[in-house]
Amino acid sequence: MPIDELDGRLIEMFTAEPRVGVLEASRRLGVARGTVQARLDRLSRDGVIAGFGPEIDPAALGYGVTAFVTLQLRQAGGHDPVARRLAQVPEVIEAHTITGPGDMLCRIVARSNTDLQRVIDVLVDVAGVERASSVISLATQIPYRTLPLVREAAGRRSGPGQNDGPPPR
Amino acid sequence: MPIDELDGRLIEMFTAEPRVGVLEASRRLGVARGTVQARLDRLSRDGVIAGFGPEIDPAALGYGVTAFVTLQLRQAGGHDPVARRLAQVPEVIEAHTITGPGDMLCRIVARSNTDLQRVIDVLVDVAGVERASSVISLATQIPYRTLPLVREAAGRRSGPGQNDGPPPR
DNA sequence: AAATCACTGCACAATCTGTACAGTAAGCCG
DNA sequence: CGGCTTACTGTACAGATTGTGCAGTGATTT
Repeated sequence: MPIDELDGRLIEMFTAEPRVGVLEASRRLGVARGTVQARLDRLSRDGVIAGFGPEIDPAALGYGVTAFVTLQLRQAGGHDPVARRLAQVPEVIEAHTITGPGDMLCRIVARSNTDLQRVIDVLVDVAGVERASSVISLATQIPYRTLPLVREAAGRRSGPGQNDGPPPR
Repeated sequence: MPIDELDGRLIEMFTAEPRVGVLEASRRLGVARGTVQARLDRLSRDGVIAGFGPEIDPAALGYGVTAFVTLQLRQAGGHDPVARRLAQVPEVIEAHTITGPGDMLCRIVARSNTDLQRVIDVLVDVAGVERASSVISLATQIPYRTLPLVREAAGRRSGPGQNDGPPPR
């Protein structure tokens, strides 16, 4: 089991209030500062916490339109050359190779629906791309999140208050 | 224009090395500390920087399988009730309503392909869900990123060194 | 010309971080 | 069972950082 309940609470706290420092976190969690530091170090070392970078909102940058594009590639050549070219396009936010009839799934953003057309055209123009079919995100019902997963992995169920008693002796 | 070149460099720096503080950042950028603080405040206030929370890697938590599931919903009832139920499922990392033949696109994770089956079954069991078709992510060719977008929005082209001269007088 | 805005440079108190060390409780192993 | 290792606590101290305020300056706006 990669993380325990204290790790979970730690991650929750830093997610909710990134500004709290190690010291404040230790106070709130009721553990020694060194413990919090050690935990944080371990979580970072193990890759559970990938980083603390700023989360950028593309919409606030003017890229309010999100779409998912499924690409079909020419068989010859493989995925990698295509991926490298896609990586050159700033509007390509993410790309996966996938199972099924499509070969790659990309998440892209654009300034407007008109601009989206331009971006898609760029993708289609990439050498190796045979066909592209895209769906536009109308609304984000569940924004990207990992907290429920963390709670799950930490051994607690999603809903708070379900398992808050002291651990059995 | 939401952000300028200094904002861009600031974001780049904090993305690359989140541990550098305001003071260190001001030194590296060659501006006053107050400037960095003011910029950061503004970027946060404008929503460009949504937060500084820890980035959690689901794979490190044991959820190594990622899939994208397109849901078709029963017409009656709308999306929201479904979204609320999906939100109860920890493995649902993200969900959008979309254009096209499908109604919702979800990103989900699972511990294994077998576990993925379980998660998908949970989704299909959600009231209002008619059908689900899923594709598995085989490899992440481009991990989620926003830096190229930031550079673009900051008025610089993606490739470094292309437009680094002083701005025209 | 007056006002506004963004940035610089400086200062100070309060706080936090990095780091180290000793003591203790708990689990593991031969 | 004794010995060892690991994790956590509590404490300490120097050095660095943050929050905050203020005055001065150049550029832009009204």
